[in-house]
Amino acid sequence: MSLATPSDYSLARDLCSYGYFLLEPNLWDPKSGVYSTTLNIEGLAVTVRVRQGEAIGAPLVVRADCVLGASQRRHVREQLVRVLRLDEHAATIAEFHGIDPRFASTGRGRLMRSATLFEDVLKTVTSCNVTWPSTLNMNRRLCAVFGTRSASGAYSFPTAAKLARARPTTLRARCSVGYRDVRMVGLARIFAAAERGKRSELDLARLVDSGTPDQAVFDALIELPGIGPYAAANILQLLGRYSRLPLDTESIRHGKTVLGFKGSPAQIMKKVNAHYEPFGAHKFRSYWFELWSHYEQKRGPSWMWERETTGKTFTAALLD
DNA sequence: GGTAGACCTGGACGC
DNA sequence: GCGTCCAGGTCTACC
Repeated sequence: MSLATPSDYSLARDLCSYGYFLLEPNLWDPKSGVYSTTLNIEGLAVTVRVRQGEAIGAPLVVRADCVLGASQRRHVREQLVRVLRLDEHAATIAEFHGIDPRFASTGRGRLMRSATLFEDVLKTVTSCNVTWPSTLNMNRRLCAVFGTRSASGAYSFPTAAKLARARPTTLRARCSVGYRDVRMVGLARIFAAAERGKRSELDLARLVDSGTPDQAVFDALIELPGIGPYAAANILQLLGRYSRLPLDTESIRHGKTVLGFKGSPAQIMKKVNAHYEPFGAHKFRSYWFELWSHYEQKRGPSWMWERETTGKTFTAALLD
């Protein structure tokens, strides 16, 4: 199938814009410029290969590894639109560049995310209190153990319903998630209940409703098991809300080495937060693409990173 | 409201 | 090859 893109869209740039593009089930091949992933489509695992022609704004060509019906094709389309941020129009990105012109020349503005909100939440939990290689490992194991296998042998990310039935001890033993086991199964149960439309601690419709204030979404997220201030702010940006910063040790490193701030870690965090305040609703984009530019100075353009080589090397200490 | 300590895994390092 | 140390957010208990 063919997917229309915004007029300023670049698959290589806009996919390779956030670390999750290095996590399974995602795979970007720098040599061929093909993005592949395995989606869960109504219980069927479908591996898709996505490529774009040479021109910016050219449509995407999507090939699946099996024959799909009309409803399945619609779901593939919806999930790819979410992952690739095809719903963020050129005008929105131009608005960001009006506020922060530093990224107008590269066109940076879109942030890649996962096929579902549940996957974004779980990926965020796998990135808390671990170094990046462990995050890579947890996502690989989660897909291999609890994902669904496609015709071409790849695995999708587990659904909330599947993980909700898992034993925490199995997650710990087979996916190396450590003490996150109970929290992850707890999250899966909450999401599975919400997806079934049952009474749940989580109102999914309210989370994705653009009319809901950021503070209300943050308050709802922070009530979830395993979700603290950092994770909630990160999920907020994955929901397309850029007014808050997920502050972590990377923020402190960036504050010290790039922005030249001095003081205790807590003081530096406050300074970093205040530094990006002028960017308002686009605060996170300015922060993130500044950080991302720093990574690219150290490691080369992100669309040249490979999951199994460059992708494994990201730790704060190595980026100082 | 602020903070100390426990929670796990995997990599680095010393022996 | 083994033991020790360290990085990394969240959560609970306590002041």
